[in-house]
Order: sequence, then C-alpha cells, then structure tokens
Amino acid sequence: MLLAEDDLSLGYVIKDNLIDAGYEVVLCPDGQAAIDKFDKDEFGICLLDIMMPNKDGFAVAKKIRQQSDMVPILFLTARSMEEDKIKGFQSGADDYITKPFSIQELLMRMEVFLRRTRKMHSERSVNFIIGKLNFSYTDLKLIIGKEMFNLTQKEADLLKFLCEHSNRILKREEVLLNVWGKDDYFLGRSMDVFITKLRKYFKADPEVNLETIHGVGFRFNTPQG
Amino acid sequence: MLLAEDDLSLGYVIKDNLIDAGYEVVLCPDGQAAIDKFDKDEFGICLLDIMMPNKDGFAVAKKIRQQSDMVPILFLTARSMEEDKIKGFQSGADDYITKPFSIQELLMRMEVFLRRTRKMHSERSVNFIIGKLNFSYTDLKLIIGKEMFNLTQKEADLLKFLCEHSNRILKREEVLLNVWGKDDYFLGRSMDVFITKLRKYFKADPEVNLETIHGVGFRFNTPQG
DNA sequence: AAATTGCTTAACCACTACTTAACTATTTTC
DNA sequence: GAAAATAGTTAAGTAGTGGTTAAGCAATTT
Repeated sequence: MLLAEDDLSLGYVIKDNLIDAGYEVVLCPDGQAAIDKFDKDEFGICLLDIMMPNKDGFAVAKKIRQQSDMVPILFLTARSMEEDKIKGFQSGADDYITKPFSIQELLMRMEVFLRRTRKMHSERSVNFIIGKLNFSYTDLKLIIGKEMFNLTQKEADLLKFLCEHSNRILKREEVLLNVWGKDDYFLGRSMDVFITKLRKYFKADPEVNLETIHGVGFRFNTPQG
Repeated sequence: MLLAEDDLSLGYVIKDNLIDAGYEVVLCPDGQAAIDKFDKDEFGICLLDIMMPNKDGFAVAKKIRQQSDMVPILFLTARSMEEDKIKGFQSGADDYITKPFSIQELLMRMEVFLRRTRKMHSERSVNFIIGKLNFSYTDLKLIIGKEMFNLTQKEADLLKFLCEHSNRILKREEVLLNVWGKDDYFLGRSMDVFITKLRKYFKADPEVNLETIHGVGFRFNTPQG
C-alpha cells in the first residue's frame, strides 16, 4: 500500500504498525513523491494525508484516479477540518479517517475496501495465466517474465481473443470479425500491425509464439495447461 | 472433473463414487480453491455446490466461464432453494441437480453433457486416422509414423477429399470439381502437381498409396478400419 | 495551440502457394 | 512398335499474402 504523510514521526508509526499487520508499505513524505511512486508500482490501496507540501492529498487522489478507478483511496485528515469541506473535496477518495485514530480503526476501514475491491476484481476481472505469461485483460497489463507492458484496448482485445482460442488455427477472417467486427482489406492490414506489436511482447517468453499459417491465419502456440 | 463441495463428508462420498465410475476427481472444499484448481488444470466437467464459503458456486461458475465457454458446469443445490432463483442465477451453468440425489442420477446428467461436448469437439475439428496416418484437417497437420508435415490449405483440402472417399475410384473430374471448383486442363495439371506432393508424404507409410487409374482418375488405397 | 495517444493507411519488401511450363515416363491405340 | 494421349516430376513464373516501418489522422490531454 501507498502511504503519503509529511509528518514523518507519525508516518513511521503508521508504517510499522501496518507492516506488523502484514502489509507492504511505501511511505512518501510529500504529494509529488506519492504520485511518482504510484506511477512506478502497483498498489492495492492508498492512504493520503490531506495537508502535505508539494501537492496535497486531493491533488494526489485526482492524479491517481486518472490512472485507476479501482484503487481504494483513504484520506487522513486533521480533526480541525470541517467535515463538509472534506466531503466536497472527496475527489475520488473512498473514505477518510480523522487524526488521531487508532491503528485498529484504520485496519478495519482498510479491510472494508480491500474486501470490496478484491470482490469486484474477482467478479469482473479477466485474466489469463499461460506459462510465464500473465495477462490481465481488465487491467490492460501483460507481464511476461520480468517485463511488464501496458497494452492498449485493441491490443488487449486481440490478445484476449488469441488466449481464448490458443493452439488452434484461427482464420484471419475469424479474428477480424471477432476483434474488429468486420473483415475488409484495410482492417486486415491493421491487424497485421497489431500482430507485429504482440509478437514483440512475446519475445520475452520463448514458449509462447504467434505462428503464421500462410493463406489461412494464425495459431497462438502456448504451453498447454 | 472438478468437484467443489464444502460438506466434506458428502464430498468424499461423491468423489469415491465418481472415481468408481471411472472419473478422475479433484475435490475442493471451497470456491476459491476450485477457482485456483481450475486455473492450473484442464477439466472436462465441473460440479459446483452453490453454497460454499469463500466464493459461492455462482461466483466460481462465472470465473470459469471467463476462461472457457465449453466446460459443462453443473450446480449442486439444496432442495430448499427455489427453482427460479437458481435459474435466474444460472450464471453460465448448464444444469443443476438438487440434493439429495442418487449417484446414478448424477452420472446420467453428466453423461448428457459430456456426450454433447465431445460431439461439439469432434465437429470443431476434422481428423482422419488411417493406419499409421494421422491427419488433422483443422490443424493442417499430417503425421505419418514419426514424420510430421505441415500442409497448405489446398493440400489439406485434397487429402481430406481423398480420405473421405478412400478405396474407391475417383474420377479426375470429380476431384477437380470438389476441390478446385472447376475442371479445366490447367487445373488438371495443377492437381497432378499436388498429387505428387501427397505421394511424397505417403512414402512414410507403405500401407497407404495413391493409385493412378489411367484415363480415369485415382484410388486412395488405405488399410480398412 | 501543442503534444500525446491510438489506430488506420500507405509503402516497401520478402516470401509463399499455386499455376504454368517444360521435359520425361508410361500407357493406350492403331 | 510408333504415334498419340495421359500422367509424373521438376522448375520457373506470378499473383497474392504477410511483416514491418512510418506517415497520416482523429481524438484527447496538457
């Protein structure tokens, strides 16, 4: 989880307690640092102090929301702040908790959201795990070995279709109709461009390859489960 | 087959009976375990209890459906559950069976689906197994003894036609009309080229040969099955 | 307004599958 | 048994298919 708190003595207390509770915690001393961290890593939940130097909690939340609708965001606020102001500014935050708070209380609130998002995830997410290849269609992320690629929607659509029909010959027409909705010359060429892109990703895992069946289509060869 | 049942004493009874009936059974005590198992292995059919801790049967079915449209899913339900509720929630399930049920009944219901999917499978793929010769039309692969050849679509079309009419005389005209769509001098010569190619493949199996009936056509001689 | 993103279209090249051709071998017919 | 027809084989020719890169374009973001 991502923790942004400028009061470092408080920050460390929270961090240590959360680590004891089994979380992985990244502590950032200001808003910009939090944004930078969020860009690099994936976090399951974010805890943001509102009043911070260098981008406040609201700004950070907004930035995070641009990247992910799913991650739960909790604000840490001073008691002095009026409740309606916080609500008004709840720019994408899921809840807030006023200082001082007990670690117990924090943990409980976090659990609520983690349960909820885990559930949503499991209901909505579409994932494929094929050998070293880990593809989350919902997140548009493809992890192969140690490399991670952020896919575009089309790339993901195509890859999803390939995953759903791996190890059998797929006619070009079939792929086009299912991924693009229609089959004409130009879309066919467009598909070839996407095929090229996917093949670049697949280079990271020699067990996976997208074979051309000339005059017919493709076959997505993957290690059988 | 994948069996998810939280009542373990019942689970073991079902499992043992199905094993006696010749099935391989993996028993999971809760929904999440079932999902995890399904990700790892391939199952021919899934039997899911609806009420389970840690993801109920509906959730498991949904998850399974994301990965495969084909696998038959059967729900096990308590008698108390209203039928329409089950039907409404039939999130991708193929059938349900109310507890208590006889193993006989369960086996019969399972057979129905397994027959169906086996049939669908065989419709999806076209294969010919003739002596040592194993030809998958859908995969464009011809395996003879230890050699494997990747065929082109035309080669496969021609071979398929020959397999479908083996051990009888085929007029040249007949083959041309069925495989090329029309019959003229040049296509006839073209066919001869393909015949040559196929004969090269057949060299790997002396039991199979493509005989010329001079002035008439061919006969694809194969060991009778 | 400028930059970025995501897809399509274009252009170029390499390669493939099939046809055509050319030559040879076999069979049929007279 | 020679000429004609038919078929086998190999190679050359050709249209088409696919891979790749980059330019173009529309939509969105900064």
